[in-house]
Amino acid sequence: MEEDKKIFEIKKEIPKFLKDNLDEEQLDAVINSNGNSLIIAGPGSGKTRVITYKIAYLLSQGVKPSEIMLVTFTRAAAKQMTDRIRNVTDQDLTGITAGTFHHVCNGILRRYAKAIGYENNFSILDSEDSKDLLKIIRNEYKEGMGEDAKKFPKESVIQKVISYASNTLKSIRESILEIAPYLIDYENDIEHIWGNYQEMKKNINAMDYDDLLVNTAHLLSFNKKALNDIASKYKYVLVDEFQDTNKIQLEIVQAISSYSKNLIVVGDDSQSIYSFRGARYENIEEFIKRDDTKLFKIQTNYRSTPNIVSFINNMLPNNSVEKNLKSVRKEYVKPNIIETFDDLEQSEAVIKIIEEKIDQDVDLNEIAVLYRSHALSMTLQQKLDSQQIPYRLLSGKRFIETKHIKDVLSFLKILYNPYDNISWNRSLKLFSGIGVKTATDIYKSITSQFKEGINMLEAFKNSKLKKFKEAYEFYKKLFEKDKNKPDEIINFIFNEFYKEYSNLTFRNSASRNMDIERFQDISSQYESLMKFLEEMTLSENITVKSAERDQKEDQITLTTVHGAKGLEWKVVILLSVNPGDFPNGMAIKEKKLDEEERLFYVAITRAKDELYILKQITGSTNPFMSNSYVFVKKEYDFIKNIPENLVETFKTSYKY
DNA sequence: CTTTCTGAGATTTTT
DNA sequence: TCTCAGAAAG
Repeated sequence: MEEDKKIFEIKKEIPKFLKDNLDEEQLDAVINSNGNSLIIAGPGSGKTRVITYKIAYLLSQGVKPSEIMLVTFTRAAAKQMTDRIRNVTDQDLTGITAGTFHHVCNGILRRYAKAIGYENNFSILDSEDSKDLLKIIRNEYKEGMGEDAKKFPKESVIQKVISYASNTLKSIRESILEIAPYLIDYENDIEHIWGNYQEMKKNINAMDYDDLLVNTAHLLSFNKKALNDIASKYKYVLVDEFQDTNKIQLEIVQAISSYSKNLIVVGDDSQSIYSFRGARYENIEEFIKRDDTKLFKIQTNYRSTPNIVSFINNMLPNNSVEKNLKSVRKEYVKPNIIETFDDLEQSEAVIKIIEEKIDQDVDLNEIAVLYRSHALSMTLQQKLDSQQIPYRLLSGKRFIETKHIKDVLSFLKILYNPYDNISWNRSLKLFSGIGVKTATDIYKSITSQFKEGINMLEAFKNSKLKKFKEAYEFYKKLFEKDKNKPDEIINFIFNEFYKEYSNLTFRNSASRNMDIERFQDISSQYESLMKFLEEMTLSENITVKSAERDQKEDQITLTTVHGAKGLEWKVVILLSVNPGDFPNGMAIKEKKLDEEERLFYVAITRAKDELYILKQITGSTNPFMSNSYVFVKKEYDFIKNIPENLVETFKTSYKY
């Protein structure tokens, strides 16, 4: 009763634009969230709307855009929200800070780089760059090992340990014990490589993804002036997708909001799916437990039909904060479970569903196929190709991570940061006759001269590079180019060198060449090399991928469940819900099923009208899983836990 | 000594 | 499709 009264009282004085557009739960969250507030937003409950109107409300109360920080999970989400705020308020939002954690930290670090021992034109290493740098360091280390080198763990294993340590923000030692205990003999070696890696990044004036976060947290905790500048600037800090933040990200926003004391976080604990990247499910739990935290729940589901919502409520992951979603839509059809024989039959069943939807005039853009891992979509991709059903892929290698794009980019990166040994190595090795050894020698000789003040062209002349005529001429011309015209540089790289290399190297050179031309198009929107490179490493795939294909084209979507976060479709088809595939084999092995349950929850909550869940009676399609897990199958079968009355179950006719 | 060629083996999720 | 180690070729 008291709750109702509170809302009623508020309602009298709230601006009309809020009253007209929000339900009571949403309104309460928008108006009353301040101080430390946690808004738990169930799937499809209008979370984006709440954040949008919260900021619109703040602006209507006289808060300036520059006093607001909005941290989102993807760049696209930030853009979507600021566009909507602009529509609602008609305000000029210049000055608002809106972006991912990495964008926000990058902005801060550019200003305070010197304070933590960096130059402010530091480069940012993406995960591929980090791998390359590790490779260089490992090779150097191995050289000094003599006979022992042969027994030394493979590069990929070291890479795994280090990236695990880095992503989960654990120590190297812990990581070795956790993911590769048999490497304990090499513990010191791996730690040594890790130490070199850290040192090398500093030497070449580069930060990786983790450094952006760690260094920002460090800056804010040890540099009183920086903290004061930043924390006094922001009156409100809002964080979206809070369930997927890690420890350091929490530290950062706490520091930034430490003056204003207004930290408003929004998320859904049931949708926390990034623990492999260090996301802490506990961030939400701990936030709730604080004495001064205000808790809001918005749980009306506007997205899905009651049939799907009942199903969702039944599949709430273990350890979730109590939730009961209510649907406001009309009854439609129950979710379908389809049992097929194997992978091939599964693909045929999917094609059949899609063709049926096409007959019913469902827009292809409203259909999505989701899966646990990218490899599970391979058979279906072939089938879709042969049936000529157009699709766009959100999973798989990012455009920016493909070899040809990385190669072209490496030349630009040298121009930006001549000490970037990763890019020197990569680009030099493209020329015939130059391998690891020669590339390293050339890099060392050129940069050491460069450090002594000798200019780049002079340095070329005095190095081994001179022996390789083609490469020498090419780099010489490259260094004479105008650095702030990335598209001209790419055009030069492609036409003078890479086109030929591509045609000789790749079977599918035609499509790769087209990618590079597209890449050149994208680059023409940037007038500085720094901005262009920053955007390329910090922005998620969608920005680049959407340029890759014409979005208006009618096509279905194929993506991993991770890639489907925050999206919705009328028809959702979920592939391979078999123990070993989904839940994933590693998760079963380590008995870490909580996160898999949450992933399943994310998957099924993407559907607006129709949901199809497919499984195969042959079980896991993963060959490494085949025998050892068969006997535990039932225990880990998501489908076994589904109450029969909530779904329709079908079996396709087994033809094999 | 270094690079290039060859065939076998592997594959969670990503800012 | 991509990586890796060993063999063959500069």
